Amino acid sequence: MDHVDEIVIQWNRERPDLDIEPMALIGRLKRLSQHLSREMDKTFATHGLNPASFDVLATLRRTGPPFCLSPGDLLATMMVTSGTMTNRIDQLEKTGLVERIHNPKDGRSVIISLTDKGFKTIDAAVTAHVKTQAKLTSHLPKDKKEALNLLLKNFLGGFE
Amino acid sequence: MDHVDEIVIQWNRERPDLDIEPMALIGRLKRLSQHLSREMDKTFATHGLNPASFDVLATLRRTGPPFCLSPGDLLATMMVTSGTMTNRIDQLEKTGLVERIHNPKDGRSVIISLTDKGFKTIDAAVTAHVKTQAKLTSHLPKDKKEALNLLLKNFLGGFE
DNA sequence: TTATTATATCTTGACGTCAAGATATAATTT
DNA sequence: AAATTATATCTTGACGTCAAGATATAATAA
Repeated sequence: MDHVDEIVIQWNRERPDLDIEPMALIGRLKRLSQHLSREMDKTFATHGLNPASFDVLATLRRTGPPFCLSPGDLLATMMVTSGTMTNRIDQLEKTGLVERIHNPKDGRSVIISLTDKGFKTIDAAVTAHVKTQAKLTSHLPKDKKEALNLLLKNFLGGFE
Repeated sequence: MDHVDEIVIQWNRERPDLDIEPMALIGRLKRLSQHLSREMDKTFATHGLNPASFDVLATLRRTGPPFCLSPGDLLATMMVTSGTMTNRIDQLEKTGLVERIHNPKDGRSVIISLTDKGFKTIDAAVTAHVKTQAKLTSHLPKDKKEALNLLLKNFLGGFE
């Protein structure tokens, strides 16, 4: 009997005409996502980052050498708008974690490159982040984690 | 081979020391939540609402007659701060969907009450919302929906 | 009674995001 | 070559949220 069960009971009483099964599923998904994000954000903060900056740095880092991507490339992997991306890069450039390198072959485009400082920061942050995520999923036994992961992948497939 | 699989491959190459299984699970959860929210937001918008205002109205509506709750009560069911709640109520009051009723017995507290207009609005919106949610989960066969819901409930239990 | 602590709500200022459109350059068409 | 269309990034203004603290009232303690 969790928070969502309570909501289901209320809707069934007030609007018995509605099938709120999907609402329970989606509600739990969203609420869980919020809980997880809040915990993970704390880890980012201890490394001077927020979820936005972590995302950008991590994307550059996992790409491998030479740790460069265009704003457009970064956009493609994150679910944000171009304006948001510009803002994220501005902040990271201000703190010296990335730099913009102008492409001499194409005046429109730039390359975002991880600095040494950015590399060290994200490597430390991601190590801590993985630890946090392990702790957040430690309640679930291994087989349930696998089952959940598979179902989510299946579900997500319908959108991407 | 979805977006998250790609990320897993990259991290395994760049940081083989890390166990990124939890990252895959949490990443899919978050991404799925985002996709679902964006679709649902469209439904809210066609009724002149955003997710924030829908949440407040729906909470008041499903409580049943007389469709009243204090800001504190509303806070307890949503994962937001008191400042956010004040702002939400301000907007809803401005558009005439709820009204603040001052408690004569306790000068600190107020009661947020659904107006007739608010009632009609949320009843129409929630009907459409349920329809949208049904569509969003229609790809998944019934047994998978149930399995997923159970696993999420189990997972969520660790947080609430 | 007076002082203290608790409760309920609101205020302020900063931040990240978005939608829409601006700017500049490149590629294509005529 | 000139005009058009496409591409890549940035700018602007509005919005919802949060953290921290302010305000006002109520309950409790001294």
